[in-house]
Amino acid sequence: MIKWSKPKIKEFQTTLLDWYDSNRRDLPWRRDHEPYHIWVSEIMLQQTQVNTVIPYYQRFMMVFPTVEKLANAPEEQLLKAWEGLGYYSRVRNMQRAAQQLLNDDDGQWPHTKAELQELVGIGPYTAGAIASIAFNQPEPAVDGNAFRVFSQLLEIDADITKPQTRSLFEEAIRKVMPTDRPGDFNQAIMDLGSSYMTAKNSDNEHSPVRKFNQAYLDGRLDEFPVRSKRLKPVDKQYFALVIETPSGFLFQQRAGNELLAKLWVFPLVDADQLKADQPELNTTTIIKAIEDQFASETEIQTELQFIDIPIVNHTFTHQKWHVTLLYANLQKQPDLSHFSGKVVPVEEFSTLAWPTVQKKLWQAFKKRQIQLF
DNA sequence: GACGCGTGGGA
DNA sequence: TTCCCAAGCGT
Repeated sequence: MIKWSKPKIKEFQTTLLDWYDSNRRDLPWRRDHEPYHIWVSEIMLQQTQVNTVIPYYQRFMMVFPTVEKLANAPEEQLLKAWEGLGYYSRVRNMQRAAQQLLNDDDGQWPHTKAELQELVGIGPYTAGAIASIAFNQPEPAVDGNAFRVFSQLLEIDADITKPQTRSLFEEAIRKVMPTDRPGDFNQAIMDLGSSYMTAKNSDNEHSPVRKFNQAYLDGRLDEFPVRSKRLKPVDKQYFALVIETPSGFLFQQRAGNELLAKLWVFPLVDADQLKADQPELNTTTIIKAIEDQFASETEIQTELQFIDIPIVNHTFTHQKWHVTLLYANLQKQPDLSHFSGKVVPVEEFSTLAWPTVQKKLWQAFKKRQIQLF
């Protein structure tokens, strides 16, 4: 697979690391090699851009400065710290891993990639990153950058979305990695992948490793990396029930096994489900059906009204939600003993972890309130 | 091995 | 708007 000579490999290492030494980005998690710092940053950086992560990382370290603080934090505080970052299971897994570390390993970090990968939430990439950066182990850390950079340098045409392709890249990278500075090497590849060798608008003409880049030399950059197309998000229709009572608005917590697990949203009614169960429903009878369904689940009687604002759209990786707002203002405090959620006054909204779609729903509702004046 | 899991940015 | 992408992992 690798046809590079030993001198060429050595020259590549020197070129890359010299460039890195004078051009490395000054990032908050690069101030030291504390495994806790590396770990938190790597989890946050999964499928998330550096500029997005920086403020989250800084806040997180203020609130959870140690593994112990993280392990013992209440879940709502965890989710609040992660609010807006997405892929919320990451932070819940991180707390489980912190507890694993304290209970099973007496708080001592394992140094090997294999042992690191036993911690929940740490996969082959993150284990390689921690092992190489924090513990100086000569392990590849193959993320999207490494896939892009090495697929171009070596013209590797394996589909990077296939799980089996990872080992192919790891073997190639092991052969060009220096044993003395593996952490810097891996980070240099990432900096390269976010500067000269980006996915879009790349600038390979000025790349420090352009003469090692076979795809560039062959004019075949657009052919690498090879990846199969992802599926289109599935359309889903919902009604969001904005129910105002004398003591606040009704909220429900998402179940632990579903999208947006453990986050707080307005009560949602699955419109597709409703249509499937009662195909005779039309626009004038649907509100009554929703009122009935809500009453049967919560014993709360409501008189809902459509809100005359556009439907709120929100796209996730694999679902596209189309949400219609319905509003009810209950003058009398309802019996909440059969309601699974809770009532929250506006002043306390900031204590709840909201997903972005809930922020959009609230904004849309507020905008409508203003229009009434 | 395929799928579920968020969000924001850029073309 | 729509599409693709960005420091992936668990099941």
